Amino acid sequence: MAKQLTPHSRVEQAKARNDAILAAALVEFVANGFAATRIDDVAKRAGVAKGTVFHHFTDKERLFESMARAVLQPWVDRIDQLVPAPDMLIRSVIEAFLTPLVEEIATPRGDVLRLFISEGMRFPRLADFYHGEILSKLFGRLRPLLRIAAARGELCNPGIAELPQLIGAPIVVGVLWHGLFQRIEPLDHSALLKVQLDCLFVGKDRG
Amino acid sequence: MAKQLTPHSRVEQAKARNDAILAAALVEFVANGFAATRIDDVAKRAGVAKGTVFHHFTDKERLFESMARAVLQPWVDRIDQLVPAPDMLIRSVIEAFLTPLVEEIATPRGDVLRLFISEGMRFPRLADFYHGEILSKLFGRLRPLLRIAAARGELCNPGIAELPQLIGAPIVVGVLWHGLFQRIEPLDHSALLKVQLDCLFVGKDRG
Amino acid sequence: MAKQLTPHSRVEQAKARNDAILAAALVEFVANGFAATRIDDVAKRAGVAKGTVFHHFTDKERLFESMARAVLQPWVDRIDQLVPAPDMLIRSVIEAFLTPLVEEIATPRGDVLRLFISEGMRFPRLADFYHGEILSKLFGRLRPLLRIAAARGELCNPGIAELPQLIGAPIVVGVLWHGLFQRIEPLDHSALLKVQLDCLFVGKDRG
Amino acid sequence: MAKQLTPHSRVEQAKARNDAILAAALVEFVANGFAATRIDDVAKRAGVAKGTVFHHFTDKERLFESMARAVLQPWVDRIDQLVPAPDMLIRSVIEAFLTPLVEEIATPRGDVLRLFISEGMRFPRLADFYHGEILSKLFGRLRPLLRIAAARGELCNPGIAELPQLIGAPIVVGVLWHGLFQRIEPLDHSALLKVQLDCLFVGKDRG
DNA sequence: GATGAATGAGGGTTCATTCAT
DNA sequence: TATGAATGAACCCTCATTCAT
Repeated sequence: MAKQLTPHSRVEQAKARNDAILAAALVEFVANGFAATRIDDVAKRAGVAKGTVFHHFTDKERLFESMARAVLQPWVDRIDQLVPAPDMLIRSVIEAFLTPLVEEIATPRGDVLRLFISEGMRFPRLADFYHGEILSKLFGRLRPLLRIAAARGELCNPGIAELPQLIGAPIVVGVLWHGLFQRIEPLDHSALLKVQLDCLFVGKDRG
Repeated sequence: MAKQLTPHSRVEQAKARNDAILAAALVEFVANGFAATRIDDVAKRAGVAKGTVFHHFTDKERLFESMARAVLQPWVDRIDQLVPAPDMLIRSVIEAFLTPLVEEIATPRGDVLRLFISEGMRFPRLADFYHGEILSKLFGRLRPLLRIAAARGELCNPGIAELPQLIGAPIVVGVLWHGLFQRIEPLDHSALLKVQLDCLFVGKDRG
Repeated sequence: MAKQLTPHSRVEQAKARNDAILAAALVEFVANGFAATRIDDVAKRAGVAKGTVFHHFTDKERLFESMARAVLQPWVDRIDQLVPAPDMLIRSVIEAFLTPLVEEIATPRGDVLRLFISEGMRFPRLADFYHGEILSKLFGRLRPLLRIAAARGELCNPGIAELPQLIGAPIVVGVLWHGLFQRIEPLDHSALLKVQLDCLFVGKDRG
Repeated sequence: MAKQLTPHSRVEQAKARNDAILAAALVEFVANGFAATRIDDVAKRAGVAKGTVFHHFTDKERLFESMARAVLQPWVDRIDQLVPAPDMLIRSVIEAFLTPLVEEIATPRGDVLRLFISEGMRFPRLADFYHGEILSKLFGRLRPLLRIAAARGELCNPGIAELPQLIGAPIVVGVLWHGLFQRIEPLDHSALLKVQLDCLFVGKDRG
């Protein structure tokens, strides 16, 4: 009865807290890295007590991984957009997929990607998840696309079809450059993507 | 004469210890990252007392940076080999430079590179050094080479000349892939380099 | 009901621990001085873990200052007794105030005073507190008293009214002497106080 | 022969170094106190190597004590000036002795005195020396003087003759006040001395 | 479940002291 | 005797984790 008066049920409250903790963890981990992030700060930012964090997540590592999964989920969903359209150049499909990513390099999303690159080496399980849930799915979509492109003669080099890493290279390079050197020597991420795609795919005049 | 009998003078011993500490630091930092590396372990590995580490390096950060500089020096030296040869394709000059790097991806040198990528974000001074001593020199050599290549019509796209990052992309992507996913899905680093160069430079038949 | 059964609530326990730490800190700081006191020993004496000390006090300095304030508080309260009584000689009022202090020179309270004199120079904030909370209040009471005494002709020299330090001098000298030389050459603190007051105030026969 | 060319013999050099170390120690100990003073800084200030300090003084405590003795020596010598002059008031003799001390309260000499008061409690041997070499000699001179004064009727109270601490009180109080509170509430040290002497000795008109 | 006081192992850093040169 | 590199015990402080309320 009293429960009706509260806008959220207990489960809903728990879910809300869980999300708040994950969101706070994201900010703190991005800002400080795994080792330098204090659970205390995450709790404070989430507006809960320190102990509550441990009620929701076994330990610091699990919190990190849970946060990672939560953050990466939207990207997983976007991968499904990568489908060949009969009337489109494969390059255009891919470019349409990558362009928003490039624009996010300088946003918090880019920070997250940098974080995973930085910490991934020390979190095999995170790398597993990252590979299993993102890359293998992404490459599972890319490879057929690239094979079609190869068949259509859109590729400069047939080897590209088996090396989808080359498609993502401008994103990876851009993300790292931004994190390490942007303040010293800015890089035009869009140009980087465009030139790379120009090189991987044959020009329009040839197509 | 007595001095001849002792293999090392005091300063030489100090230098030797300094090197031992740097070498030990390299191993430990690569294995554990900055935060999780204990000075105690570095000291033990170097065969000195903990205090000795602080006698040689102000604090943990300085030790890390000194180690970084020491390790990167050989690479700095190698950059000078990047000179155009009148009778060689620019691609060949660049490929000759990059191929050894690719082969080092799976060696301790690669570990170091991964370490710098991981920790560089939290060590602006390290990034400064890395950019100032390595990248700006490397790009300072690459850009003229690429402009020559552009003039000779060796480039697929003239924009490459202003984006030397695309030349290094296979190394960067390879290093990261190795650190994150090699055990899950191996990547043929040589092929990655070859295909990328095939795409950036026009084929022989065209040249 | 259950709450009634437990003698201490959580906050009460925390308060009790806080007090225990302050009491332990007092003993240790008095015995060893600031620099030579180990937080570990304070914790042990207080019956808590080392971390608990830092849970209650930011750092060693704050612990010292908090202890100082806690210990000095009773003295602050006593100052209010320093009020003129119409039918009493000012000297008697002051003597009644100082005599208990003299008797405490050889007790832990005296140790604390010695400690503050020793460490005050290196703790400006402690000196500030000591001056602001104790001396300025004490002198604020003493000066009117002494002016009344001057008006009544009780003072040997009117200048005393503006130098209340002379009233406290026997205490200060006694405290220092006790700490430094008592074992070598004992000093009769009561006599010191009496003779000083005899000299500052005119004799009864004269009054 | 070559020795003739050097201006100082070996012993003289050693003496010079010894003095340099003592002088440096004085400055550092006064500035930082015993615990916070680093032998390294003393050595640097003295222009010698750290090891040299330990060649001249067994350990840090001995260095402190040696410095103390060296610094106090001039004061010991001054005590001999305290002799009764037939045609002078005892008060004048004493005042002539104390006035220069009062004027030194705000000088490095005063810092030294403060240092000894601060650290004396933790250095029984220093207190011993201070008492044996300074105070007992000083009081040995003062007491006869005061007895003469008592016999001459110069004293307000015969008890003063057995409490020479009251003579020194303005100095002690002044030194402490300066160290602890001068910046908060300045004290007129000369006035303090004058009023105290005015109170201890009978006025001129009576004498 | 939520809380936050308590824990205590851990690690960076300091510095008096030693000793080979 | 002078040097200063090396030592290592000591100690402050951090912070993930626990658990009584």
